[in-house]
Amino acid sequence: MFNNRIRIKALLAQEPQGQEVTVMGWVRTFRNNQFIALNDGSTNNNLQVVVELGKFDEALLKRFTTSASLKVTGTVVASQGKGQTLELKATSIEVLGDSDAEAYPLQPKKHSLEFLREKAHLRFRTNTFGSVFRIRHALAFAIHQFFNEKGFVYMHTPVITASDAEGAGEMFRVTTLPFDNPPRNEDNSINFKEDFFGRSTNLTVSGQLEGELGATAFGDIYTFGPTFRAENSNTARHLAEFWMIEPEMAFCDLEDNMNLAEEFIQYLIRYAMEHNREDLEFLAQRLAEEEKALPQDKRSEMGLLEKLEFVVSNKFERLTYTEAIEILRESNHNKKKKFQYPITGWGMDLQSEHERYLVEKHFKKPVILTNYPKEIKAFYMRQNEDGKTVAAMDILAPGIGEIVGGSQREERQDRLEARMKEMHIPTEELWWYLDTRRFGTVPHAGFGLGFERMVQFVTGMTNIRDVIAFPRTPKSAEF
RNA sequence: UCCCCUUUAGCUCAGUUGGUUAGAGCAUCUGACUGUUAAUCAGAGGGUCGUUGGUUCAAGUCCAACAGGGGGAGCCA
Repeated sequence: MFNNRIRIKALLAQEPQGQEVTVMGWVRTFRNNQFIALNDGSTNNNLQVVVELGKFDEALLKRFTTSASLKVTGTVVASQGKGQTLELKATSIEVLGDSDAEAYPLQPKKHSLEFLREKAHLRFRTNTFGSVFRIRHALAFAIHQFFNEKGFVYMHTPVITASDAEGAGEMFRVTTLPFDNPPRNEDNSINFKEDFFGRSTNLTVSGQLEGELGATAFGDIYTFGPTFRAENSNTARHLAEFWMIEPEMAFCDLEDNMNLAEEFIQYLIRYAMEHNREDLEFLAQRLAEEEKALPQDKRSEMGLLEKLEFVVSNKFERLTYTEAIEILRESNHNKKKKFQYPITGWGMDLQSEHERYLVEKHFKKPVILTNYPKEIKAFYMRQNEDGKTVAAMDILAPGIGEIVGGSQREERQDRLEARMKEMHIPTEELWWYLDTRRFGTVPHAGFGLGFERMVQFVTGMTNIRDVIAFPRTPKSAEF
């Protein structure tokens, strides 16, 4: 057996009593021809391996370059140095893989996030990305734990879909037809009957419609999978491929929906605070140092840990779209004409500057906005009795904006079909969706949470490309 | 897709009103030192100044187009 190693995180938690252990990892630095800082990805903390003078061949020492991989066996002793409590006095060191220091792109020094983005295949070996991706893992795990504890069924909705009627965004086409000479109909349009699925297909933009089918059988379901949008979005909070969590609950109204979303977000943050304390502390410090370079008015009022603590211990602010418009209209910010888009009145779509004002200036906490005008929302949202609004809710988070979008669904078949016709949604194509309303329809609701935006919020990373391993954005799909 | 900023050594940057051989710190390499903590000290190598075109006696520096990167907006999660 090759792997008899102990992980460095576990080793660092032990008492040094001269025990013999084997560790494997990558060299971060080699100081003074005597001290190897070894990292194995289990924690940002390195193990100090002591190479006693004269005990090892000079030629071997030359191979302890940055990111060379080592297998080290030795005895665990209390450290004489100041930076660590224990260290490993090496008795044998094997170089598993050499690393040419002149060619290896990551140097033992600070690198910009932009540079590391171009080295996305190696950036996990840095402290920042080590912390970010360990937290990403923890959050993914916590999502399943949360819903499992609540009795939800994890549902795998299809990645390839035939419906293009959801209206959530531009889609990526999936086809096996030859693009230089596709089969044509008589009117010269492309004949998708000859395509692989016998029809036009796309990558999914949302699992919601299928999720509703699950909810109206299991009661409560959630999806957690990749989602694709072919929008030409070039921002720090959009990806062409991202992961989304979409719970869908039968026997549930808008308020139940909001309660679940709020509890869910707080659960995830609390989970990371309990299980990833070290990584969060590292990222908090990184963020604090980064903000020192910013002018006073651009710095956050709270540190990362303070912010997370605040969000888990305070209720989210809930208000209706109508109330939000009133607050914005009466704000000094609006009266002094400081909004690029002035508040023209009820019915307008809120711009991100308006959302940011509500969240970051007015309430200074996450905000749940409800009951938007039906004109600016999707066809499946439940129409309110006022005839003007729908039972929608968006959760806005400081720093990243919309993190959750959800609604109570329109369960009344006549109302739903009428709305679909108004919005030119083809009812024939969605016959299977409408069947849920024909056969035992129930009040139900759900929401979508952008996983990467959640990871951004917890880690404090300002660019979404730094919280997914291999970001897919317009004109960019390296690796 | 639109607006703004940016591109000089492996990385982060400086480079004056256009003017001789384009600099620094870190990294790398060589040597010294040996309980170091981003070790330290000494020395060395390393550049098609994003690309193309233009203005000029002369362009890293001025102008244009294109490309890459960043910030903001729209679309949204």
